[in-house]
Amino acid sequence: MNGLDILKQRGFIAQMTHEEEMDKLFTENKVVFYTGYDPTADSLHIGHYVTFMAVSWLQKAGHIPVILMGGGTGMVGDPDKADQMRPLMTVEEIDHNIERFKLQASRFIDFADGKAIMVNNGDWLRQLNYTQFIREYGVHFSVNRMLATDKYRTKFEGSGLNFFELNYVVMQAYDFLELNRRFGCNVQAGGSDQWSNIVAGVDLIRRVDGKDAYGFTYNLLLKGDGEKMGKTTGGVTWLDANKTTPHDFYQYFRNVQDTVLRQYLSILTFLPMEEIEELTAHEGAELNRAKEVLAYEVTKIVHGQQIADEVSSTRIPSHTLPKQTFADGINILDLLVLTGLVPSKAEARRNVQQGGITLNEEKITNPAHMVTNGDGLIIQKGKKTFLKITLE
RNA sequence: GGGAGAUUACCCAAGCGGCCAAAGGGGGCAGACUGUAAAUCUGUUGUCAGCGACUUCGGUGGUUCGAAUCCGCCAUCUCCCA
Repeated sequence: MNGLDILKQRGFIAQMTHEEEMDKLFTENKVVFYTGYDPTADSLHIGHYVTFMAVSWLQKAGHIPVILMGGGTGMVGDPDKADQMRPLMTVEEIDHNIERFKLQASRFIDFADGKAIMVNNGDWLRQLNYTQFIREYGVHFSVNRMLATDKYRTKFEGSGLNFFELNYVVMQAYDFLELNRRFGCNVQAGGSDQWSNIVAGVDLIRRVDGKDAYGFTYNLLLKGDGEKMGKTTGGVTWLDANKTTPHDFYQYFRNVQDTVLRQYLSILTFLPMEEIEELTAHEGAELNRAKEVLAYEVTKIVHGQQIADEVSSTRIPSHTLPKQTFADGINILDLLVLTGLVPSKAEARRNVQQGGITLNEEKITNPAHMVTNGDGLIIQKGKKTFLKITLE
């Protein structure tokens, strides 16, 4: 099996530009391929993680990944939101986010001995000469075709599309050309929303340099209802421990819906497919075992084995408070806010009144309740959120 | 360049001088049921010292006993004409 076959088997791949040629390419060659990351936040999230897993599989198969940081494309922003323009980030923000990304990426991908390459497209995009660029490359882009793509059409027909945004695809296509020239990179991979950008790059390389280039896209992780997962609905699951604690991270995967379990296991873990089949062969409550495995494996990859062991062995994370907090007793509402279990006292009051708060397994419904002994106290909010207080 | 319209809480979206902390939906949180699942039903969803107070309806300055609702200016966006 070549690297590409592994990705196919595990369900990573959504679309491919030239399936037969790519099969041949990955079987016979050491392929240089790339995936780009726009620095839109200061941490990577689960969506990025999927691409890193794919990169990792291909790297293990002997191919060379190029990790492209979007220091240049981030200046423009992919117009993926149909209704509004993405707020522009300052150069400082972009560069700061890139630094954070780099750190996280190096946890998944082996950059030793030239086994992977990291570049920043700001290095070439930010200093392009406008008129020269337009003369050489602008002629190869058909606006008609751009407007035929989903993302541009909805903006064009709806909320409006300006020239600035229209340039995003041009920049990304040029990136591919640049990487092809620099490193002989001839395959681009990206999220399925990147399809049109990838195809544009493949075309550009063929037109300008007359070389073959290919591309494929990754399937997006689904929530149980088939909805796209990630930033849009609910909270984002971040890879940075400061933004999503390892405990929450573990619990997130421990609680996934049955329907996505198989997809998650094959895409988010390195477990052999036979093992995954075995784990998901069960029904009903039996599946909980598979969810534990999923949560443990993913946490191990992202946060390391030691942390995975810690967070998987208890549902109760601890929270340290100074001794004097309880010296004169503390109101239950204040305590809930203090521990960060709820964002405001009003929210705390609601939780108490609705019977959602338990202290050492005793339900508290009086908002005026005073807590005098905090050491070892176990607070439960709702069914799943626990916290153990330790004093210092 | 000229004309018309929009801007509401996490998101979408009603409201068009007092009964508006602001309908409805989504999302979130909690309760019941469950398998730490899904679906369903119920409650809740600005903040603070709980029947009261305070801060919200793009920004700012007015009119009024009283404004999210009227007027002026500014910003951003959309549409139509050139």
